Amino acid sequence: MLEIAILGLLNESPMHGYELRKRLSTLLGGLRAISYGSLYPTLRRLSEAGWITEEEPLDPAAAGVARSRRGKRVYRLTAEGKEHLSELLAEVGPDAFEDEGFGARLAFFAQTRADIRLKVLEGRRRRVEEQRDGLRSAMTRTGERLDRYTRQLHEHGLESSDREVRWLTELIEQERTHYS
Amino acid sequence: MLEIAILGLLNESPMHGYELRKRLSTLLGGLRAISYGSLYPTLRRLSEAGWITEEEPLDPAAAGVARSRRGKRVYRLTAEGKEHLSELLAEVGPDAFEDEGFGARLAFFAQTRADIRLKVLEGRRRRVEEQRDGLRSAMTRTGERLDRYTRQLHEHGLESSDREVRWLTELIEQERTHYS
DNA sequence: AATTTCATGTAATTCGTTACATGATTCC
DNA sequence: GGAATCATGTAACGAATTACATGAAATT
Repeated sequence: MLEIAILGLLNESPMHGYELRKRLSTLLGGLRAISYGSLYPTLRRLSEAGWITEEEPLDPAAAGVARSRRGKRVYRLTAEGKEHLSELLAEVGPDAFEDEGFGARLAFFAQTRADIRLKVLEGRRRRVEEQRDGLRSAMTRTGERLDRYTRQLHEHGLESSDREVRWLTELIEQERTHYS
Repeated sequence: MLEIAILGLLNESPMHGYELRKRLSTLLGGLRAISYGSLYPTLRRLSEAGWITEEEPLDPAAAGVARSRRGKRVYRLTAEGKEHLSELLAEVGPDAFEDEGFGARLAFFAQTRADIRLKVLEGRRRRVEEQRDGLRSAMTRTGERLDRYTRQLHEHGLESSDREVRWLTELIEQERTHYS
């Protein structure tokens, strides 16, 4: 997930890690920033895989003294990285329909093929429908025995999934009329 | 989180692991069951901590032959476990306001002190409000530059958090009028 | 008797966090 | 020149998953 998000952002423009992190936090929910302990090792890994390049911070020019390796490192997506990203975006496995995976996919929908977009939206809808139905049957099954709070929680969950299904249906229709 | 959920369920009635897992999946969302690779080690840990007891499956009675240790194991909450659970439910740290933590707290609200319930609800509301405001300012800040899909995602997120805030406000009011 | 479902468990791995530590730059 | 913020990194750990493996009970 981090991988797809990093590559997706770097596809829009080159950036250094710190900035990447800020963009990452506002990408979806807004809250919960990614930690450095996970960001930098991932950047290193992507770099070793050849999907991004990291620009070494320059030594202070003519000065002969060896300098610290620290400093801003600008990361860029390579051609292989671009290709890898489009493969990742096209992978419509089960995790593409989970909250996080779906959010990440949707955030880069503009860079995703139209047929894949449709598959992602439909898969997500199926998933949310299942959740809604599970909740609904849990409520009718257990019926009266549910305590006040659990019932409230279930009702709110039910309404939320209902709304999301309607939202997705709208998006799917728009996709179909505009890009089919 | 798993710990609080297991103890909470066992506080309602003794159960074996397999059943616990089924109850766990319907507890919140409905979907995404917990895996055995996480369930059984956790049960072992809780047992070693003295919070639950695991009933050894009986050897086939009089038969002298040593039997496999396999078979249904019924888990029960101990007195220490009950106490530990109420401490856990009373811990109103940051993770009590996240999606998962809040869901787990709410699921066992009936077993939670009224003043703690209020704190949890208010903390959750604050959290969701922050998220909503972050989303809102991200939308006005970036304004037109957002692509169609990101905007849709943000709008839906905004409406969802708005609804949740209203829901929480209602719950808080009910708490205040009924239990203050 | 065979198959499915119930039931328990372990080992390796994944994906992330927290806590720690350092250095560079900007602002007052 | 001191403080805050920007910027990068490592080590230890945590909480879960997947894949594997076994066995008991119920169903057909």
